[in-house]
Amino acid sequence: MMDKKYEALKLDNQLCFPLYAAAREVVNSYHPYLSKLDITYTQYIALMVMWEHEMISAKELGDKLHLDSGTLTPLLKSLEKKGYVTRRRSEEDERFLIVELTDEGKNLKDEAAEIPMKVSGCIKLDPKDAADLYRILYEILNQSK
Amino acid sequence: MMDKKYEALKLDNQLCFPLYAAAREVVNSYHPYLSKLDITYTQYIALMVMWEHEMISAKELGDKLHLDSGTLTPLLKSLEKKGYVTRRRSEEDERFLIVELTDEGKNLKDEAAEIPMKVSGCIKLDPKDAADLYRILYEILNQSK
DNA sequence: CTTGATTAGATTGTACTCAATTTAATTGAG
DNA sequence: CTCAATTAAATTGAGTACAATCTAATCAAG
Repeated sequence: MMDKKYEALKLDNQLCFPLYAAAREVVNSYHPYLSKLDITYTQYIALMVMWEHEMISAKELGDKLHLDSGTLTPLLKSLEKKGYVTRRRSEEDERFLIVELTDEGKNLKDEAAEIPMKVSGCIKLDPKDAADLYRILYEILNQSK
Repeated sequence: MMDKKYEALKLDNQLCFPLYAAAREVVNSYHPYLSKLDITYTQYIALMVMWEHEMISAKELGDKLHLDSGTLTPLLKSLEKKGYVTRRRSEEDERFLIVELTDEGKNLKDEAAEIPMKVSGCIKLDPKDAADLYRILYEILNQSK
């Protein structure tokens, strides 16, 4: 009865699966708060970067979010349509798309300010576990680039 | 200069963002191996459940994978088209869809057996960190159900 | 037995994710 | 200078995800 060969193929023995499932659960826990602002989670993290920068190239935004133009192009067009950002080409190098927050986009920051607290109220983690999780996740992220 | 209010809105201070980004990176690291078998990651974890069960209802499969019928219906049709599973209604309760592995689906298990090892070779984690990560992720998953 | 509630799955619509390709701008080796 | 290589975005296509709605089967209270 030698099936050691298949042990690693069991869902419960995988590290990737709980990572994948937990990420979806946690992202989903933002939904009630984000839908009030009529934005999705991906739009929210893009705005989060913008609230720190106000002006950024699509390239740099993609680097920070680990997303490519296939995801960002429609997402930024959507944020533009909602009136939160403007899109224009850089004058120095026309390959670059410059994304800039509008006043409306800046104002959204206030409405979003309470979201992290509200969400962290949904997911109760021991502070030590939260710190470990943070560190390990960034270890993974730093390896794959 | 009181902007403590916005501290939690910084990408670097979020726990959700690295979780979301790392999950995508790790899922993606399966791609080279899965594309050889012509399956996606979601199809792979569905098959992983099937390799442990051979016959299961779509409902139970969805519970295990944390996926609903909107995702599973097209996915199972696709696996059926590839010849790895069959789909039929339960005779006892026709609301249930019974998914069953075909011989071809069972054979795929052998080809997939090396994947976990190959992928874990890509992501080097301290064993203690891997164990902690596993435990913390399941803590999150168990909270949100 | 009957009908209202519940349940499983399918469907629809929106949005994301990523591989692969295309287009246009810039760079750099010779 | 010039043209081949590189780079940033956009586009295309396949496959998720998930909310919301719909259909059909089963259950359960009266």
